[in-house]
Amino acid sequence: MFDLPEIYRHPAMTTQEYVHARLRNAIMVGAVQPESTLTIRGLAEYLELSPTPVREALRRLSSERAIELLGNRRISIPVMTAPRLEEILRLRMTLECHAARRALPFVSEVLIDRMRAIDDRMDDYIQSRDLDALTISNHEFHRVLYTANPHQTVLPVIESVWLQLGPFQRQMIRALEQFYLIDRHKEILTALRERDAAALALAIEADIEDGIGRAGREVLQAGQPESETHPAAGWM
Amino acid sequence: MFDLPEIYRHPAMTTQEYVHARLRNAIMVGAVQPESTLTIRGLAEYLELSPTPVREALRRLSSERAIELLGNRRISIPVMTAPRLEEILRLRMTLECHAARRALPFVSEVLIDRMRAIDDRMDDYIQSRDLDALTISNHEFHRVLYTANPHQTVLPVIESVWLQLGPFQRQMIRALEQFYLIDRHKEILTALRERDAAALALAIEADIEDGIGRAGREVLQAGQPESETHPAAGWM
DNA sequence: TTCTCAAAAATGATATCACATAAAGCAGAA
DNA sequence: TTCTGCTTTATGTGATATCATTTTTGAGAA
Repeated sequence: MFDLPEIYRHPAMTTQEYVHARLRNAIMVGAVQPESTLTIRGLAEYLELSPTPVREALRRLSSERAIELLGNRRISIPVMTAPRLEEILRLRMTLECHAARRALPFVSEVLIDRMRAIDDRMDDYIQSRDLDALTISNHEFHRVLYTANPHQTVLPVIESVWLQLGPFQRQMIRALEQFYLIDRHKEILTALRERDAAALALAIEADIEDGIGRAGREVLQAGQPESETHPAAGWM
Repeated sequence: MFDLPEIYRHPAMTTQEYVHARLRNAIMVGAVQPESTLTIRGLAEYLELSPTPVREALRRLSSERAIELLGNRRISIPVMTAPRLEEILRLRMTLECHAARRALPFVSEVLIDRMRAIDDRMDDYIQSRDLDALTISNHEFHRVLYTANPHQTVLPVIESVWLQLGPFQRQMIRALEQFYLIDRHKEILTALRERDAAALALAIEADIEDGIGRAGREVLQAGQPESETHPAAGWM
């Protein structure tokens, strides 16, 4: 019924925090598919907890727009349509370019080294076909950059966008293996070393476009038969 | 102890939704100040409810970054510092310009008329000194524009930013009365009529800068004695 | 077989309770 | 007076119980 990847539970974590973190991680890596029927009590039983902390975690996730709590006792992952994907991608580009630009003055050589280390680790995960770890490392790569700015407030928003793209992650990562794209992360690192804001923005946009963008559109085209008859009417 | 403006409770609203909406509105218009000590049980007693729906509403608000649930049984409105205000303002500009640009192709004459009507109403509220209604109408003015795009996904993010600027609203509105600024909304409407994306972005940035930006910085300078000795070290 | 509808089961929302722990109050010492 | 440490109070968390609704199921009719 469910298959939520386990996570480490810090002793100081409340139950509600644990449920939230575990569900969030599961959605982020694409382990929860839109088809799966979620219920508060079902999740509580699966996790061997009472419904209370589960409901609170679900509410938080709906505020982060990772899930939707429909009024009629249905909990769902928002359905993705072509125009919605387009909007989310554009928003992600705007947000991450903004975050990168605001972080640039705080970027140090040490930080660039950390990012390169994460990027190297990603190559290992590609070799070992560890798709979830690859997703997490990819996020980590971006997060390290954006949090260089100590006053930064945009990261939670960006993570909310990542959550909304969660259901695409696994397909995206799989598509990445096929194409074996030019490594946009290397371009990001180069732009950082040269403190080139314009190049940085271009590299980030390309990274998003080549990753989620291309793969996401292919998934949508392949998986939605009705979009073949009315390709542009997904939102009606 | 509390003074949360009352709101209309739709019969279909759950208690948790009602609490969330009422608190959210109160924070948005600046009725909840950072000094106020909030507790789950205190709020529940004030609203004559059980703690459960109150806790859920507070959790959602913390996910929207309207409040912070500190581990040590303290709930607070995040303290504003000069660099944090700067970051939030820049983020708001980026987000609202993005939203406006994405909405522009969907803007119709009818929509512009609706926006102008809202702007006219704001002038009335300035006359009648109804500051909260002025804030709400100001948000409404922007919201109508951004939701012109039917696929729009950015509005919840923008509202989260508005929430974070909530504690400044009342001072800001008061400052607006003093300066009686050039009406940036008129510039926005002109840019919309001419379908001029660049002018629209400039008008929105100016609107934010002249409104929250100027007033917010003044409030911070006036109200924070320690920032006089170390003007740029607010975040350390 | 398929449809209809009533009974049964499941579910979400909320209140209440018990428990652990943090905050507040307060008495006595310095 | 001010600080220290203990007691009391208040608070957050999570489990459980109850109630109103929704969903599901299945028997009988078409």
